[in-house]
Amino acid sequence: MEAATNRISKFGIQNLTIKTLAEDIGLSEPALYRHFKSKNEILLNLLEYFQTEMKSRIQSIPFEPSATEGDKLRKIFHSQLQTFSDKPAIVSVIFAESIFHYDDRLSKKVSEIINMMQEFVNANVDTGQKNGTYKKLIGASTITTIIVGAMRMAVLKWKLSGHKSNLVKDGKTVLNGILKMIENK
Amino acid sequence: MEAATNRISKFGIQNLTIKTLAEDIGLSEPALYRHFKSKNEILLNLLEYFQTEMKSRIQSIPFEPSATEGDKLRKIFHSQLQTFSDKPAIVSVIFAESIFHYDDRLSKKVSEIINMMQEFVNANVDTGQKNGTYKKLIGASTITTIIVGAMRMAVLKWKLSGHKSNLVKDGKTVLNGILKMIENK
DNA sequence: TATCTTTGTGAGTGAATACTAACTAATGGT
DNA sequence: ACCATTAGTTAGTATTCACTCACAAAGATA
Repeated sequence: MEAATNRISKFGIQNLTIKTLAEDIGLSEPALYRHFKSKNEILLNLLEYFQTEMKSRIQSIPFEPSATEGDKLRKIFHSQLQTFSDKPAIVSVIFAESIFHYDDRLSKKVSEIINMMQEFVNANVDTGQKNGTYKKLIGASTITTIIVGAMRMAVLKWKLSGHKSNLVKDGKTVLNGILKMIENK
Repeated sequence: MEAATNRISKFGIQNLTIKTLAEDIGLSEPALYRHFKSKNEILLNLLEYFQTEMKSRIQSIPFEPSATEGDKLRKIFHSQLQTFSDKPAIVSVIFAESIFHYDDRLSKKVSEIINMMQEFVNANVDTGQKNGTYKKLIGASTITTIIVGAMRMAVLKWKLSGHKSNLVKDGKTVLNGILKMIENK
């Protein structure tokens, strides 16, 4: 999983082949097939590896007792963007719906990961609206779409800049913009 | 261009090969090479074809004299989402940065198209903020990122639903949500 | 009619790439 | 020490795909 991550981070997902992966690990191609029954199986494992990492990382973020829902959201996305910045492979794989379109299990897994992220945000927005820190002008699910969409857009811009722009900083600006509009103060 | 569009709409971009395309047109493979020097050349032409269509369609949308900036934005996105809904191929190609990553000219063209859309939105937000129909709480470029990102998210959800959900309706809900937050009334 | 240009074809090449067959070396339990 | 299981190797196969070669028909022009 780590070799695959590094290969993708450096040369893109198109360059992850059984051959390059085996070389990176220092094994022959058939050796990989002792452990995975197909390349898709490897990709599926990789997605699960990222999903598990993301879930446990986000769930173990410590919040101060005084933290508002907005503060929590800021912390969650800060951690998320910092991780993307460090390991661009995650983005290459998670944002690759168009590549995985041909395989049912892979595209379902990608949807699952996107949904997971959405649920974190949706729960946050819901709580915030209920305890009065967020405005109730718009439904929680719409706000969730806006937040997740805007953050993905920030990531896309970073990708298109060739990872040159500052993802953490730009993402923060966007999130703060949204929070400025929905937070009661 | 039309054959390619239909092929992609029906079977996805992975299924657009010189062979399938030649078959659809009713020509042999070498015949295609009389007109395009490579497959990437075809894809580049396709992107340009979509770009031209988008630009002229958006620029010729009629606005009532009484239309606010919000009304204009609603009309622009309505037209855009309706077009995507009718020809899913456009989305497959324009949202395929991850696939075109390997080719400089293709990925530049995709960036160009995304930038074009952003400029339409940015100009709208800018005007709206200057003439007081939009709030000035957040910078125009941040609002633009939020709007374009949220709309792309709506499109992504539609794609992941297998084009089953109602893109025009769901996109409208999201846009109205954002406008509710930024419009002065 | 003669000839040049454009547009087409059948048959094939070369490279990439996922995957396999047949065999071998290492490991660990009894 | 024996042997079953696990993990590895070399040398392939099969397929897909973009692209090319040598040649032919059709169209335009003189």
